[in-house]
Amino acid sequence: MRLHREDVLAGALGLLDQDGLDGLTMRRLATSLGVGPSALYWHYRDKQALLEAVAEEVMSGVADVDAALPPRERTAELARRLRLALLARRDGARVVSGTYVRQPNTLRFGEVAVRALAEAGVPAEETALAFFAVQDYVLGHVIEEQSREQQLATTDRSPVPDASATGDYAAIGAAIRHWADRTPDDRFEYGLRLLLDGLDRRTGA
Amino acid sequence: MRLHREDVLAGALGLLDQDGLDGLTMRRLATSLGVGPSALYWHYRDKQALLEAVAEEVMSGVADVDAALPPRERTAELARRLRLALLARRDGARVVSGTYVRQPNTLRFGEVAVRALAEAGVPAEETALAFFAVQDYVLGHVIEEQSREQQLATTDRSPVPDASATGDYAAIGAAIRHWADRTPDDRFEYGLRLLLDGLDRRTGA
DNA sequence: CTCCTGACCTGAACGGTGTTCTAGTAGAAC
DNA sequence: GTTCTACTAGAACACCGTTCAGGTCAGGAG
Repeated sequence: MRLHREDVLAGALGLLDQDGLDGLTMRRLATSLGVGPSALYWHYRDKQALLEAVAEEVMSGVADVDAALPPRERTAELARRLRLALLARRDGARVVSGTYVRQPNTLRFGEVAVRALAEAGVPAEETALAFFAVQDYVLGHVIEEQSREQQLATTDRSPVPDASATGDYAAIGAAIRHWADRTPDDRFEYGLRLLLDGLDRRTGA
Repeated sequence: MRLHREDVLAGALGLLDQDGLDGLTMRRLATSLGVGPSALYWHYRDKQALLEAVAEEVMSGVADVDAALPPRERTAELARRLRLALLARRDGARVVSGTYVRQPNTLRFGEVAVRALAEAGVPAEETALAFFAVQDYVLGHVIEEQSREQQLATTDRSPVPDASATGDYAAIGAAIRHWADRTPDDRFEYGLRLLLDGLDRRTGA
């Protein structure tokens, strides 16, 4: 029962979901595949290469957005699909943020997004700027979201500063309490809307 | 010549600048301080605790923005100061994104930013949402910016897809070429402006 | 001047990590 | 049935974070 490249990739994804990025080690992956660690290096040059493949896999299907949607809504949908894809796997955001991928899923996502922005009326010189602005926001947001998730799973303390954070920090304390009432989806949508509304101003909408 | 807590922190910052986050190991830090690795554990419970102190140090001074600035411009300035603080140290963004800090510099930054947003007319229930939207954008943006920096320093290939990326990826290829003409500051300002413009719409400006 | 107490450090060890190397084995193609 | 390629084993290297039992040394108390 020899391994193929895809088997290693599938095993890596499984181990990622189970134990997180820190638990995804070459040795444990090898063990879970019933093989020695060095066997993996025949299939992937090194761990970095494997992680890039994982990142590319995480991005699969993200670009498959309904082309019939009006361009502004299509852009929003792409951002949402990116977030969901990152959330779908443990530490998904950290994985793709760390790697620099030039592969079909990743490139196609950029292509589709840039086209949507152009159709929405963003000048050609600005489409990449707008694309990265949205992508950077999504990445940053999900990194923080997943970082909180893991913090909450590990330690007992709530990641939200306790109510006693008054005094010098009255404003942030009160603000966070409102923030804690929102769903994660709401929080994401808020920033996304800010970006899209800002974009409207540059497209004369 | 015994060590103090601050000496360890200073050494960690120096090593971070020199070798990056991956080069910042307890053993190398100990060596650079002329001490055994276990000595560090008297000053910090574990590496994570040390990294939180590093993160808090990176955030020092970020909140010191001119209070006389009108609130919208003050918000923008806070975002810029955050970016510059992260850029000031190698892998600065990854360091603070990984840690969850409840310490003066970090809390004060939140406090000052939330106050600026409230003064700008953002409803009280939304100030934290807006704050995190901006912060997540800055973090994501600088993570990517520094990740490209390091990619460029390590490998010879340019991180920008070469011009041959036409065909199926014509739009993203052309867009990236425009993007490559802008300075890093320009790129950051673009997304920041989108967010602030979007915010204007919610403050009736 | 002695003693003691706490701060601070050593040195060795444990169990883990990514990666490389040489030597091999199994499966398909001719 | 042999040969060639694809693939793996096993040991080794140089690191990593962390722990632990035991030392050293400064400074205050008596």
